[in-house]
Amino acid sequence: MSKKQLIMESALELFAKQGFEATSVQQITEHSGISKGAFYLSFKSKDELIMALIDHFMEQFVSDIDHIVKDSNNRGEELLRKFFYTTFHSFQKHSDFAKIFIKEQAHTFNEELISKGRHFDQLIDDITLSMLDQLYGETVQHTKYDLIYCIKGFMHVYSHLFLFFNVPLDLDLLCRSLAEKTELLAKHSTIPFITDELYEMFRKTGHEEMTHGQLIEVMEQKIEELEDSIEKESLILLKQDVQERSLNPAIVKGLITNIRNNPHCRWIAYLLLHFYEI
Amino acid sequence: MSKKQLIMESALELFAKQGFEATSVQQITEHSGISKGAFYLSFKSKDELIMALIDHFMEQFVSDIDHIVKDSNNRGEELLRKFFYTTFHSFQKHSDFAKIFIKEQAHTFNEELISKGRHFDQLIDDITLSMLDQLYGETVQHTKYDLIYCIKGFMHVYSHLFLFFNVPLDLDLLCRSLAEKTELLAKHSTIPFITDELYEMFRKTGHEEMTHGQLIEVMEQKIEELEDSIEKESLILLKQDVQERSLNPAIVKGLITNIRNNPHCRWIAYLLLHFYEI
DNA sequence: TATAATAATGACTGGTTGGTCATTTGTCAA
DNA sequence: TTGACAAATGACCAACCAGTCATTATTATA
Repeated sequence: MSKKQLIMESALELFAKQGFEATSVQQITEHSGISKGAFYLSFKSKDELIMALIDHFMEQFVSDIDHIVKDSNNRGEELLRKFFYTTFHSFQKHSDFAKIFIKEQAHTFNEELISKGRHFDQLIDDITLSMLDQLYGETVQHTKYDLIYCIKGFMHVYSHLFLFFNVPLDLDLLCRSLAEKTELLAKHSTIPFITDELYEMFRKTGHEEMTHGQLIEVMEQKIEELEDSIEKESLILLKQDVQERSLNPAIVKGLITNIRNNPHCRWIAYLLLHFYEI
Repeated sequence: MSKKQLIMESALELFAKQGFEATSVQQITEHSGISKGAFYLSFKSKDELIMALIDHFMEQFVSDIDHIVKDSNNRGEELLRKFFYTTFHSFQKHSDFAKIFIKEQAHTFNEELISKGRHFDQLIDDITLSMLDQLYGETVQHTKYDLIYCIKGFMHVYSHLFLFFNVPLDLDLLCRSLAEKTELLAKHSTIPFITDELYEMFRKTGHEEMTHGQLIEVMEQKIEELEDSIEKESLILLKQDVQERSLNPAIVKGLITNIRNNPHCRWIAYLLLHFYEI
C-alpha cells in the first residue's frame, strides 16, 4: 500500500469519528505510524488530503450509479430500485466517507471544497435526470426538477438512518418503498415548483468540463499505476484512440467494458463514456 | 437591548458567515464592541452561547408549528400548506440561524449539542405525527413514520434553496407543490419501511420530560423579564394555577392565549399547553 | 461628597494548531 | 566500503485559541 493510501485510510477513520477540523495532522501521523514530515511529502496540506478523499469516493460513486442508469438491462421500476440500492449500498459500504461528506459538505467554508461538492452534486443530478427521462419521458417534463429534489430528499433523510444508527436494515424493502414513492410522485404530481430557469440559476456556477488534454493526463497517470493486465493494455489502446480516433466504436465500447472490471478504473470508464458520448 | 442579546445577534451573524468553530470569541467581542471579559460575564463559555442561540430559535419554531397544527381552523390540505408555509417562512426570516443549525447539527461532536438537536427533532416529529393523524387518521397508520421522513426530506432539500441561493421564491407555490406531494404519498403509498419498532429504536435516546419544578422555574424567570402588561399578569396567574390547579380550564385556555401574544412567551405557551394536555 | 458595589477591561496563560527544515536514516550502484 | 541520492524524522515556529483575573471605570446609595 502506498503511503498516500495509508494516510487516506487513517484519516478517513479519524475524520469520520471526530470531524475534519477536530482532527489534527499530528493525530493522523500517529495513527498511520509515520512522521509529520512524511505526511507533507504525500500531501501539500491538510486540505489537499480531504480533497483527495472526496475525489476518490465520489468518483467511484458517480461512476457506479451512472453505470446502473446506462445499463439497458435495467428498465422501469427495477431501474429505480437498483438506483436507490446502489446509492444506499455505497453509503453503507463506505459509511465513514459518507459521514464525512455529509458533515463537511454542509459545514465547510473552503471555497474549493464547496465547488467540489457542488460539482459532484451536479453530476448526480445529471444522472438522475437521465434516469427520469428514460423512465417517464415526456410525462415528467414539467415536474422533473422537483422530482430530482424529492429523490435527493429521500436519499438524504434515509441515509441518516444508515449512518447514524447502527441497526441492520432491510435495504431491499427500503428501495421498494422509495421506488413506489418516486413512481407516485412522477405519475401524479402536477404542481411544479422548480422551473427550467430556476434550475439553471441554481447550477449556474461553472461546471467546468474536463478538457481533452486533462483526460489523457488522467489516463497516463492510471496506466503508470496499473500492473500489466488486460485492463492496462485496454487503457493504452484507448489512450491512443482518444488521441487519434481510429478504432471501431464497437472495439472502443469493448475496451471500456474491459477497464471497468478494475474498480480503480471505473471513474476513467465514466469519463471515457462521456468523451465518446456513449 | 441586554448585553446577552447583543452578543447573540453578533454571534449569529458571524457563525452564519464563518461557522461556529471558525469564529473566535475575540471576533465576537470585537463585532459587539465589548471586551472579552464582558463576554464571559454573560456566557460561561462559547458552547453555552451556541446552546442559547439554538434554544432561542428552536423554541420559537416549535411553538409556531405546534400552534398551526393545533389551531382547529386549519383543516385538510390547507393545514398541510400552512405547515409548510410556517416552516419555510421561519427559515427565511431567520436564515442566519437556519444556516447555523443545519451546519452545526450535522457537524458537531459536542454531546450536549447533539442531544439538544435530537430533542427538538423529536418535538417536530411529534407535531408532524399529530398533523398526519388529524389529516388522514387510520389511513396512514402503516406509513406514517415514512411520511414523517419524507416530509423532513422535502423540508431539508427545499430549504437549501432558500438558504444558499439568494433568489426571491414563490413560497405559496412551493407549499402548494409540497402539499400535493405529501397528499399523494399519504393516500397512495403502500410499502412502509419504518416500522413502530424501528421508529422507537431511532428515538430511544432519552427524551427527558420537563418536570413540574422546571416549568415553574422557567415561568418565574420570564415573569422577571417582562414589563408590566396583560401578558405578565396572565403569566403570574398561570404560575399560581400550575402550583394549585384551582382555575377553570376555560380561564386557563384564555390566559395561555393572552401570553401567546408576546413572541417571547410562545415557548412557555407551548409548554403550558403540554402541561395541561390541551 | 464619600463609600460600597457592580460592570467592564485587556494583558496574560497554557495549550494546540498547520506547516517547515536542518538533520538523520535507508538504499542503492560502483 | 564508499559515496550519492532519496526518504523520513521530529524539534521548532509563528499564529491562534478559549478562558482568567488583577485592575480600572461606572453607577448607586447614604
